[in-house]
Amino acid sequence: MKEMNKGIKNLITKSIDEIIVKDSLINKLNSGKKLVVKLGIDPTGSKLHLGHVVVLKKLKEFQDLGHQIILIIGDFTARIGDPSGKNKERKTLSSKEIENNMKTYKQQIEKILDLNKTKFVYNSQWLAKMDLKNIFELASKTTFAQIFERNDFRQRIEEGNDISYLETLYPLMQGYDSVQLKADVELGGTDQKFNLLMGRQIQKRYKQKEQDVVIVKLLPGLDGAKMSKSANNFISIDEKPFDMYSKVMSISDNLIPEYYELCTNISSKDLEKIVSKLENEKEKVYEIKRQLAKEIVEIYHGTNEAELASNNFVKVYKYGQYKEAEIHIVIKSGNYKLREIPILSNATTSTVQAKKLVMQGAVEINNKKILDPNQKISLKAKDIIRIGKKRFVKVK
RNA sequence: GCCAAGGUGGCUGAGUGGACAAAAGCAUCAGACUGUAAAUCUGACGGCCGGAAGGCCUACCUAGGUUCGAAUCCUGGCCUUGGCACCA
Repeated sequence: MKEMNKGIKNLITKSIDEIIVKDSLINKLNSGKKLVVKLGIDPTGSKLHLGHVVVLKKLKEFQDLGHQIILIIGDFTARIGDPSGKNKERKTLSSKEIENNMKTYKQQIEKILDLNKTKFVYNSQWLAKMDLKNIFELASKTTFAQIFERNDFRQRIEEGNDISYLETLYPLMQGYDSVQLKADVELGGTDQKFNLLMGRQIQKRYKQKEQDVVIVKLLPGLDGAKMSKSANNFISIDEKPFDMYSKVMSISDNLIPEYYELCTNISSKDLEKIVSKLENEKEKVYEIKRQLAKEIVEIYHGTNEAELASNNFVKVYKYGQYKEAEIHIVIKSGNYKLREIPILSNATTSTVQAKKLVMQGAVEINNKKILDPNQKISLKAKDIIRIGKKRFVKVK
């Protein structure tokens, strides 16, 4: 085999779960042809978190090698919505909402991709024009059995949940997008594997060359479970430096290698070193984790901010000192009963809970724990209150 | 459409007339120990009053009813699941 370009090697190994078909992709990459690389995105306007970034960074690598990135916006499906799966509540979006969402989306991905070299395409462009005849044609390109082989469908059937007919059409539409773009490569997370492969099949049936599929690993959430908004176990990319740093520090130790691989620019060689260190020199774990946190913050906020976050982290958690940056909320100076403090600080909404928090020793004022919920205190400007481990309140 | 089963706190799930603000587990929050990790231990976990003992209010899909008393029994409604029937 030919000597492989370093960029290409990185592209096909780092953060990769699977590439289908690998050799085909390598050939394409070596052919010198400008490839059309596709990623589908939902225009629901959610904040991007580090999990999204994994695939975006992979796109960036393609971009740096001179290939054409196309982000395909699923506005058509978003406008139609889907009544099924009530627990999921997929609500329909107006085109105006979609426009706004895309604006915030672009602001976020600007941190990763070069927008001047990135194309945005709305799939309503062709999907909205399809008539029944086209839809039948598309639907004839796959079989019932294939669609229902899909894991999450099968699971939902087994669990007795309902699946709307429309949902079964989504993979087809996604595949058809690839046809329209004549995509050479499509990216996605492991959860997208089925849809990505469907794209290949549909392209083939439409007499096109099949796209290769690059499946990146899924970044686990802070607690090791699946990253999701509802579990609140993610790090969004516009997180403040200190918060970002702290969140990384709170991941389980065994997630360190994955976070290193998926969230930083580390080389595979260095990654190996870190893995072996983690295994053989347990006393270095803390150090390694702090390095990881710093590297991640650096990507989004620069070296200075990362350094600062790192220092503040020690100050706050080791020595109990506070900085402006860590203050979550400000309350007015004056006289209070201690039990009022947790409520004013948004730690809870219930007076009973607030009282209990105090009695359990969760409230510290200027580093002094006070346990009596009925004790009167007078707060002066610049007093610092800490509630639990993570909540800091300043008095103004 | 018919028949059957079922709907309980953030989730899973027990409870089938009073001892139920509702077992247990998970999740969450707080404390101890630590490295804001993991593991472990302790406590809290509907709201409100109270230092506490205790009390009050609102709650087991929904609207009524029976009863001294209902998450539990009855009736209507809504929803879910399974089976049957239907399927040009």
